[in-house]
Amino acid sequence: MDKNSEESKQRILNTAARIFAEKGYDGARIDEIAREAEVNKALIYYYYKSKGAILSELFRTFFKESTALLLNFVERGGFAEDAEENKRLFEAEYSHYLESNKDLLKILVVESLKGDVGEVPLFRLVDIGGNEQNERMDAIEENIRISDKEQQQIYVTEFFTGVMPFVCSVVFKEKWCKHFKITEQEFKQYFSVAMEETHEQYHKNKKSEF
Amino acid sequence: MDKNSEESKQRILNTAARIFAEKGYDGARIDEIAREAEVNKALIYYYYKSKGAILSELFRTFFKESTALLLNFVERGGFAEDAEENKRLFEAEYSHYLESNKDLLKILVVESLKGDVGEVPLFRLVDIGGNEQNERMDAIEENIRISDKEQQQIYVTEFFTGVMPFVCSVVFKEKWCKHFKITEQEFKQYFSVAMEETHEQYHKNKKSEF
Amino acid sequence: MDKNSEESKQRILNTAARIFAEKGYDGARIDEIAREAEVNKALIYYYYKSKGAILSELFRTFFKESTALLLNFVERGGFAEDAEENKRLFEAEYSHYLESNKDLLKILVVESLKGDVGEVPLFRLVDIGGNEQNERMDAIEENIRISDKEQQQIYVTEFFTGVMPFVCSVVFKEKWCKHFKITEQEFKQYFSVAMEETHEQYHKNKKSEF
Amino acid sequence: MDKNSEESKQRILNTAARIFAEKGYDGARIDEIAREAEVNKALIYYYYKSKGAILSELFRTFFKESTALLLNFVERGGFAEDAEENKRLFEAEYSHYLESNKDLLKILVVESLKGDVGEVPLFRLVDIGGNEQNERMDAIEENIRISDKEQQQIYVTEFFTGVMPFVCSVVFKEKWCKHFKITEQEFKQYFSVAMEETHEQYHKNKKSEF
DNA sequence: AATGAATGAGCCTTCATTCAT
DNA sequence: CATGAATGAAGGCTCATTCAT
Repeated sequence: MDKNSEESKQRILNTAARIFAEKGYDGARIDEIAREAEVNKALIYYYYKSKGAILSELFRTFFKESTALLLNFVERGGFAEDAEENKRLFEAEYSHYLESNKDLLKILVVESLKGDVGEVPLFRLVDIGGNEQNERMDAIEENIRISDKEQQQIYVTEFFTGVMPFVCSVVFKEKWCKHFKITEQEFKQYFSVAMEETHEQYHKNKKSEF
Repeated sequence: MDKNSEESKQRILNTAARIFAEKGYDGARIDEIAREAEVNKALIYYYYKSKGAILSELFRTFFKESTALLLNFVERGGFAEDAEENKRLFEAEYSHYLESNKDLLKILVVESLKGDVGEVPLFRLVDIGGNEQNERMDAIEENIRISDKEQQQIYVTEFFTGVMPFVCSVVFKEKWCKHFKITEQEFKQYFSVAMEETHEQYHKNKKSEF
Repeated sequence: MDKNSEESKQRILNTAARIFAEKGYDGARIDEIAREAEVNKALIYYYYKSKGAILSELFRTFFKESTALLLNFVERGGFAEDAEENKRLFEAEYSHYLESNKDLLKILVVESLKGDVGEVPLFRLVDIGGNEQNERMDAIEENIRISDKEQQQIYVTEFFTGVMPFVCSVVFKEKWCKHFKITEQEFKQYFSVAMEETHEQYHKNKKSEF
Repeated sequence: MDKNSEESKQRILNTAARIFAEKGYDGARIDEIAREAEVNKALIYYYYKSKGAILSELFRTFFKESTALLLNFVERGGFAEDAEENKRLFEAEYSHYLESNKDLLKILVVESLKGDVGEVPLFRLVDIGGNEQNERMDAIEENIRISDKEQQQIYVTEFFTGVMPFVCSVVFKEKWCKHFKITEQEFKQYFSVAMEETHEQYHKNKKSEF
């Protein structure tokens, strides 16, 4: 596979992500992806078995990269009590990663809402890597020594008041700024304050319990 | 229009909402809606000009009812300082309304993420009724005597840490419970705590500022 | 059948004729006919068995009236050598009839061009009444004492250089005037001259042969 | 585009022309065109945007070819006084072209009668090429040094007693022969005589005026 | 005589996918 | 690798016609 072809393949993926995000998986057309990626339609089928396979590939890459980020964090001693700096770094890294993959995030949200998906991909954001058979993940599991009920509560709180607000901020940022006529910079500021006054507060309170 | 026909029309709408929610607007098939609503496919087009018109009708009804709830609240003196009881009532009412319309909510979220929608329907949940030319809305406007910046901040905070978490809880509840193997009752409890410790906290702090 | 219903029936026919003429039989929609005739669609089927039956009824009436005009002419001694005045009168009458039924003429032309019509209704304009089993028509036959070849030639000449130009003038008049920006009055004048210098000339020459 | 595909495209066009002529544009079915052209139905849409686009393409080609014939004639010195031979040649050529495109002619007539066509395609037969921005057409314009009224009269006479009789002869020939039980050869003869005694006579008289 | 509701058949068009080169 | 051509299977929508009252 020469360099040119590898580039075609990537262009297909990128374009597909963009169009899936814009129109939804069902609303997207292979024709349009081909046209915008400037490749022949049949070439898409040369690389990918089907429309669904493109989506799978996008998801696979996304979760592979997400997990890699997380594993990296863990390996650097992520969950240790005194790793504040490391945590902040990870959050910045991870936020940045998601922001630069907002197309994927949009697709993830939409597909997660559909009725027939056995598994809800979005939930992996809260127990990321949980499905991966990976010995390194054991390190994470080790750190969870709390009751099931407590864990469930944490998951709910993190997902619905931490992860989802952030996800929403990413996927709606553009539309919000246009609708309310503010800059993305301003939005970032407002959203930061919003999180500070709600979700972050929760973390602070929790820590002070100890 | 006799009672029977009115019922057909409603059955079409309900079925459409369910299937749009399950498969997404683009993934939904008119044939399936007809089959499940137990009406002839052509009858759907007798009542609604197109697939899109069904969606519009669903949206229109949803926002009409939402607005009605809000107006009702306002008329009962909603925003007065001492109307705590009234506020709680409204929140219960509104929550209940949204929960019993979770199909619509799902559709709303998905359609709001699409690229070409001029207006993002989901945003109406934060300034609901804002578009209505209604003298009764003046009562609401009266109560807004704060700077634009403050208002923007409130909107962002309310939407991303209040409205969206709740919306997500509604549209993901079923999947979440299935995935994490908990009952809806338990979920309700967890989510309630989550909001209490984050968004509600913010409201309390804000009030104590005065 | 009361007066009101009779009027509905007629309004259906008139509207159908207009719309068939505008859009062609296949392009016409029963819905549109009903709407424009201001009757319920089902009422059309109360009066007429099918869409085709409306067309048939229009044709039947048209040919009945055309034939009546001709018979009237014959009875007044139409084909006699010295009945110049009578002939002129008939021509005026007949022209006027066709002109006030230009919708029917249009339909006739279009339907005559279709592939599957066994009989070409337009041809009846040249041997009008020929299909009618009517003893009064014998009078006409009596007057034809010329060879088959001569008769064929006359038919061709009359149809293609007399009837069809006139028919075309009727069905295209409006469009022609609009396209070439002249009044209907002017058009009438031009067409009259055109016929005078071509087809009429042929009649004059023919007569002078004797 | 390989030879095979070019042939498919042409077969679609030819078949469409035939079926449009037989059943009318509205009566024609894409399924039937596909079946008779022996191509997959979707292939039709691969080449032509819509049913209407096929019609447009047919018209475009027809007028392009017609105009080419005329331009050719003009370039050979068509309108010169002494170009009798050239004129006869052109007439033969043009007649032959129309006769071998009688399907198109039928469609032209039928579509010209419809109500909503802004422009009447049939009228282009009388001022063919008039719409083309072509310097070669100036040669034609040069020859028109007569009053507007005279021009209008000529147009009417030519169209209604020259063009339309000929067009009708082409589109009705088959039906006429079948109906009156004569051969096409005989018909040609009769029609030739008919034109000779009417329209041609007018041309002769006109010339002798000078 | 009149009508709102309902329907089966079919039409134009689209789309994911494959073929042949 | 790459591509123009081709295709089967729908999908949205329409339409003449009928039903029930």
